[in-house]
Amino acid sequence: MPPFQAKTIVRMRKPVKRINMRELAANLGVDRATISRALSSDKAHLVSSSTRERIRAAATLAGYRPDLMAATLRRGRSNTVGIMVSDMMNEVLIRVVREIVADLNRDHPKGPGLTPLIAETGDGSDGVGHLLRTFLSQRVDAIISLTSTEGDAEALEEAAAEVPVVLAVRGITAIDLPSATCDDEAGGALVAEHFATHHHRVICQIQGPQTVATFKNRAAGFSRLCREAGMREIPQGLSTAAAVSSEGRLAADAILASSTRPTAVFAHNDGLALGFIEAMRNHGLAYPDDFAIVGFNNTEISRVLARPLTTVEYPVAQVSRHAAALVRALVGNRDFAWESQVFAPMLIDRGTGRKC
Amino acid sequence: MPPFQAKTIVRMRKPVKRINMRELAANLGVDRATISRALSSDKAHLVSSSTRERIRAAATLAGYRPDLMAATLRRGRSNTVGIMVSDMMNEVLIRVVREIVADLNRDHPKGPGLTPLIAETGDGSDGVGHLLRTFLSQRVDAIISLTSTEGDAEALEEAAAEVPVVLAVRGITAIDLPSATCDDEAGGALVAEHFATHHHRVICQIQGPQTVATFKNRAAGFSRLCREAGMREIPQGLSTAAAVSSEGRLAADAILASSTRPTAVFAHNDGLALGFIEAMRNHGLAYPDDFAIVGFNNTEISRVLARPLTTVEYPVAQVSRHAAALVRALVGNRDFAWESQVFAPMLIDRGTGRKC
DNA sequence: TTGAAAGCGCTAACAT
DNA sequence: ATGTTAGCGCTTTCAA
Repeated sequence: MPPFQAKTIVRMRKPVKRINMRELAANLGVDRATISRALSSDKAHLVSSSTRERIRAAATLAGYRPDLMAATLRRGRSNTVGIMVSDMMNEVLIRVVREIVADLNRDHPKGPGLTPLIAETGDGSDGVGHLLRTFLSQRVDAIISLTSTEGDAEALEEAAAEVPVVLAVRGITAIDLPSATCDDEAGGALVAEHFATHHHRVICQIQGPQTVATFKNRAAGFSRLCREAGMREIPQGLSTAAAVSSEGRLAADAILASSTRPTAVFAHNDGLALGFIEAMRNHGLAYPDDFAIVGFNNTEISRVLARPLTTVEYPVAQVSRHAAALVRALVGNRDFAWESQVFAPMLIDRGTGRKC
Repeated sequence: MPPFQAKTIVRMRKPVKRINMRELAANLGVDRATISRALSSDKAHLVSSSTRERIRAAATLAGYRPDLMAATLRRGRSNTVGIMVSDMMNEVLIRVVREIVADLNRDHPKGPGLTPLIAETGDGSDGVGHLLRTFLSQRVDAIISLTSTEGDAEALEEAAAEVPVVLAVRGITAIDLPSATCDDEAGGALVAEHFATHHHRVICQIQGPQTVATFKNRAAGFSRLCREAGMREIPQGLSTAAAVSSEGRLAADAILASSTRPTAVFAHNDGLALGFIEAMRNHGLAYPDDFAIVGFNNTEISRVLARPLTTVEYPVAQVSRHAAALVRALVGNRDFAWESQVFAPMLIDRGTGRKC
């Protein structure tokens, strides 16, 4: 009996050299224009179905890949969209980016898919300006900016003179740009209302930096409903430098040291809430029995805690969908009569805001 | 006294229409070639310093931004690098991406800055292949792939025939590509050694999916050192479906139910560790007194816990630097004699692996 | 030191 | 239904 024969894997090697349209056309004895039409989605019908199939098959076989740079240069359109995100570690931002990317990639009835170019704003002095310039040099057809600040207004306005610029997650007041954002004021109110429903009378909030509109709005909404519901809000002395857990811990220490203790605490995001919880534990206290606590964003941490946290779900899907829709519409027609939209967040009740 | 006069902000508006090199040249009465040279970094010395400055000033004033598509088409080089990441929610991956981006952006002695294009592999069937094709169509000069799996080998090989492809964080065995990875075997051993040093005799590990090389290696290294140090490793019955906290909880339940209990537990990442900790709490147990526990990755969660976790720091900086260096070298010279490197992780002792 | 001319790979207008 | 032609904006010879 012969030994087993080694199975030789013959791999179909694509030609190592890149082939261009001219060569492909020569191989097939047709004109470059015919190739271009046959491979396009909108002009394919101009080519007889037999040659179209022949061309497509040959293109695949030859590993032909159109040069998008050349196509962009000729068309004056790249079918790309620049997505500018301030912090790739932020769960909400990444979720929004993901959904926008998925939406843009899809071929939509009105227009082909758009290729997203994702980039993070550097910490550098002119991070936003630099990134915008890079995007424009790359000839993006539109730009989506996540969590822009008022300081970016000028740079954004400049960019908006050239291509549509859409704001997501956070809008800015200095210029009127199409945007898809969250109603943070309503979010804050939602939490206060939840506390009121569960008969809390003395409550407080751990605020994120009040220089950020998001947190300012959450604070305002919360305080407004406090007043309306006749609850007493203990002012939280310190303004946190950043919305992270260590700051939540500091805030907790202040709250625990104060003479009048609230029965419920609203943390402007889950990170702050976590810090508060950690500090409570250090004091031998547990939630929601000693303090009711509600966070914001429904991040992973809020879900994986031993006692999952009542929190507020950011309207990721709606914000993403509207941002993508705005971009599509504006890329298709720069004079599109756009409308900014503000979406409502939703309270996710996991029970930690209930007990007194 | 007259009323305060409203301060009129006259904003210098950049020309609304994009200006191109031909127009700029006409305005200045010089040839396009001179503009091109004056604005380049490597050929600027060919232009007299007076005209060079005149051109640069005029370009800035006019808001001239070169069309990179046209430049790429002509040069045959885009100075862009495609970065492919499997999961943008993964903290380690994002940190690596960030550092690579920062490195590539910098103008290096050997060559100009490279613009990174970041994209996430879709969940779709052919996510990797599709993304690679998009990158190649965008004429990237190189591709960096984070956490590729063996299943991607063919697609990567195909891409590598056209441009340099560098693997980061996770290598693959099927093809020999330049890579920058972490020595996970050593990482696992590091933890076991730590346990041995602190006189644990019976230990166990909560493994990530063993289909993933990373976790397989961590497991192997841990087990090897266990044997060498004469410790007894309790086999953990279940193989986790994913390296997330819920799986860590399941594993904990199994461990707590078993007759022989280990005194120390190694979780293959911080998420699994968190799940274990949560489950322990549910049983009224605390770490490190009831169980010593060590995680992996030094993610935010390991740091913000009330009792910060002993964990293993991933060599993010080294992996990133080497990946970027490989790309630079290979973009400069495709025949560069590259060397893959494996970097050692480091144990961060926060005390939770000590107590018996 | 600067200018003239060619051409990267593609697509769109026009012609057949 | 297909071919012909021109040109997108830039860089790079080559020539002056």
